[in-house]
Amino acid sequence: MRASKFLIATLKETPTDAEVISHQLMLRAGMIRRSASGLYSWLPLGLKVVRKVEAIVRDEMNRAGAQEVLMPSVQPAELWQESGRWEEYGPELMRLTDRHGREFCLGPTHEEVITDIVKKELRSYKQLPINFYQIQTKFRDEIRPRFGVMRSREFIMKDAYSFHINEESLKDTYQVMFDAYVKIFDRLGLNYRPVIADNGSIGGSGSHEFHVLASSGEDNIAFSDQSDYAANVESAEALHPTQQRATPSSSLELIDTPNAKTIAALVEQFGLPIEKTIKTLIVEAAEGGDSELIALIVRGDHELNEIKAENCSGVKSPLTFASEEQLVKNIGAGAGSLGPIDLKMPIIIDRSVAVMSDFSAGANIDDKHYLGINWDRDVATPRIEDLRNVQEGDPSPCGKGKLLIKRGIEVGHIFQLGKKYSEAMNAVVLDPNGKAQHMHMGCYGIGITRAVAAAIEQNYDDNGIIWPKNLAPFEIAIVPLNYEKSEIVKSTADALYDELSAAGIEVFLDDRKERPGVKFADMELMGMPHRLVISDRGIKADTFEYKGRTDSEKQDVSTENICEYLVSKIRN
RNA sequence: CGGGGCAUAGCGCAGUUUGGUAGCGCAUCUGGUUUGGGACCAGAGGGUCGUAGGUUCGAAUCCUGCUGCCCCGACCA
Repeated sequence: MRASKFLIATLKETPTDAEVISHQLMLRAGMIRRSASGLYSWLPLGLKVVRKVEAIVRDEMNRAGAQEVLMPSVQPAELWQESGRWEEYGPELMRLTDRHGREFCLGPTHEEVITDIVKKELRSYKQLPINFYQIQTKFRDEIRPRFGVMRSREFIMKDAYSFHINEESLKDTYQVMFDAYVKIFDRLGLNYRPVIADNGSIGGSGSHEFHVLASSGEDNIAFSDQSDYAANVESAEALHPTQQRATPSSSLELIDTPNAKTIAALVEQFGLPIEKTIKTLIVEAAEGGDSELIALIVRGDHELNEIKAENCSGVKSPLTFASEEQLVKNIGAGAGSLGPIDLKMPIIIDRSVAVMSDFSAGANIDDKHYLGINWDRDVATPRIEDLRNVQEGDPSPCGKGKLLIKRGIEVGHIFQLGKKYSEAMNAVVLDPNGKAQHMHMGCYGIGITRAVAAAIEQNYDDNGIIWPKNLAPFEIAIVPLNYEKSEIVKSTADALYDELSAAGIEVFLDDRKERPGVKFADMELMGMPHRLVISDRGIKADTFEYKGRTDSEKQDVSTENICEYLVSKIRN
């Protein structure tokens, strides 16, 4: 491709409304432009990268035995009513009406459509297992689109759906998809982790997310430093502490703490170790219990995990914190002076709280705390559950190593759906006994456009994008200097361009009438992995100047066998 | 949906407090000089100041409604 025939839409200044680095660089490099909130157009440079990702995904899906289909992005309401999601899905489902008054939606996902197809086309267990995928535009009417293409309303997704006669077959294909995803993200050149995702109804290993590690990610991922274990912090188990509860060594003491409403203040004013304090959080109890409220206790330096708390029996879902009025009415003290002693309501303590001794807590009297509290001596040990978020340094739930916590961007998700849709939509095949059986289903998604942004989030420098090898829109940029005036530079550059192109290299020839600095800056911003400068000066000395995008130094290389030299640089 | 902010040339912004008919940098176009890291000189084009109404002799500026966008939170996964 010649620069003179390609839209180079680079921006010198960073648009003010772009917050994350990938959004800024995609705008600056001329990959995308915003059309409306959460809606983006892909310019030629950006689309080239999208196509690279698609090609890798398509190749690995085909190798894994999936068949490509293409379903409509506009879907009839009837299918969604059949599955029950027309009501369930909420305002994120963009609904529309056609000229005849019939209702439709923009597809945020395609379980309904594929299930409808499969139930009409498949009759026998002999046709299973089968796996269909598509690469297609999705629409989700996000409340707050942000971070450019990372959380947009319209986006390109690869989604696959597999169908099975039984759970074993589903698990087999799930593993095949897991392996395919590993190959895909390896080929994309991303630093990623498969992460165990919460999957209440099916449990265990029924769902994995694939996260690209980047500080701008919206999810916290906990993973072991010594094994492959990785899980969303929300769903990572905090293990029982291994140490035993120490025997009490101090006596119970009631003290005045007029200015200590928070753990931090208490620790500061009384010189207490934060691991010897506890936080008492009062939430509403589930309906039908004996008590209006219920107390949840975690260690002072720990955070309550709201999902875990909500899943405890007796706790109202969704989790609702008690108001100040409720506290005063039921306890007689406000938040900031609460604790387990003389607390007249059910109490659940976190596992790590159960092994504490000689600790401090509010006295349930305003401006007073107890020091030296011990379970069983001063108050009976309450019910014990896993209530907290795991922290960095905690032992890994897998039993090996300690947990590290990093931010992740979810770029893939695989899921064992089971029979949810096949039962709702009555998708059956005949089994070997001639009996109709609902099919088991799996679904497997990859955010194509999000993967492009994620790749930039982890590969850039001050000068712009640094594309992973397999994603770069072009493999090499030839930058001739004084191309429009110097006959020898022009003919040399053109000849090399033809030769490399003939060798199957995707080469970008910057034949613009621009000053060298402009060309260098643009090629770096756009992330060209290799750069060859052709100049009069170099030709005189029989050299070209080569620089890899991440090389610190440029180097002069002989003009002799330059094509072979570059091909080997590019291919390695 | 709650809170905050913004809207002036393609992009980034000033001008709004104190009303007088719009400006700067970059970009674009023309001519010239330059030519190894985002050049220089001279000239030119480009704006219903988001939109609708109001106040006023006069509104980018003051008032009101509306729309769009951004940030924080909630929601969603």
